[in-house]
Amino acid sequence: MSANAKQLTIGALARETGVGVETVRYYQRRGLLREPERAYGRIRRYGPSDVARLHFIRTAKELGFSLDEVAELLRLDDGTDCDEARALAEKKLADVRQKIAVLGSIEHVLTKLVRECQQQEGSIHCPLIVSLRERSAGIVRTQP
Amino acid sequence: MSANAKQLTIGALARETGVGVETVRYYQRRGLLREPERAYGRIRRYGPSDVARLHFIRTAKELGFSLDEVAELLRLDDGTDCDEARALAEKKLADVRQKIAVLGSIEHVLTKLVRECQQQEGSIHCPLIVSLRERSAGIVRTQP
DNA sequence: CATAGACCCGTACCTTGGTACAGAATCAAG
DNA sequence: CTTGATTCTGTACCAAGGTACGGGTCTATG
Repeated sequence: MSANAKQLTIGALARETGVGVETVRYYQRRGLLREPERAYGRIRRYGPSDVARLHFIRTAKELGFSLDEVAELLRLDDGTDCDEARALAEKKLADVRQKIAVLGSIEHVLTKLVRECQQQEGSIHCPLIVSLRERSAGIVRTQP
Repeated sequence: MSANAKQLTIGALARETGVGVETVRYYQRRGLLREPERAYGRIRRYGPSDVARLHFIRTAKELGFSLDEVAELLRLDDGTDCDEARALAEKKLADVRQKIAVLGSIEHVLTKLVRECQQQEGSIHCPLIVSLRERSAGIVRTQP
């Protein structure tokens, strides 16, 4: 492995980062990845910085950022815009906490329903379905 | 309020259950709601059972069931298929717990990132962006 | 140098969960 | 009976995030 080592093809890049080839091209169309120079021919060659950028995209997506938000983060990446990036992350953190809260009450309700279902073997009315039929199952409602 | 009381129009049904008129019709196309008999003319009239069914759909959706899964649940609704319904709910419960776990580590990472960002005022590299650039930010990876 | 496999580009299509609109019919109120 | 609000049917469209395909080129390998 020399210093200016691997120049990956799109397929190798995709394998390395666990996304599809078409997805890589899609990200290029979306402006999330640069169009790499084509060193030795008409085929795109990718370097370690592209691998890193794709990992960045994957990770940010897992953090719940949309592709547009990822693009925003990437735009902040050139400068010292730590403040802006932090604001974005804080907004996202609030989102994540809200999601956790909602999922927590969902979990609670589902657990209760499953437990009731287990106890009531052979009954005529399934408590799960009866419960769902009621107005609200006790979930934190969020206005859309 | 008499026994065979309100026969709602689609608009009233939609208002009662907090969904759009178009959404009600969409659910009919999807087979989630029956096409009601049209008692007094060419206009659909809905009864309390339709209201209940729409509430069921809304609630199940909030529990994280997709419309296809809701349809499944509704198909189980005629019989004593409590076991099958419970299995569905258990599967969904596992999903929800997985999501909570992932979001929990996401929250952890984001919290850490925001904290670091705050401390490091005026630095050249934003720790948030640097962290995201790394292979994984410590998130529970799930295979797709 | 032949050839299989990877890559290129452009475009079309997919899923999920709806939303929008046009133009006609119907209903409720005055 | 007229008017305005709903409802009707059918079709088209939206966002997000890709996935698939056809037909042509390139490149690596024996």
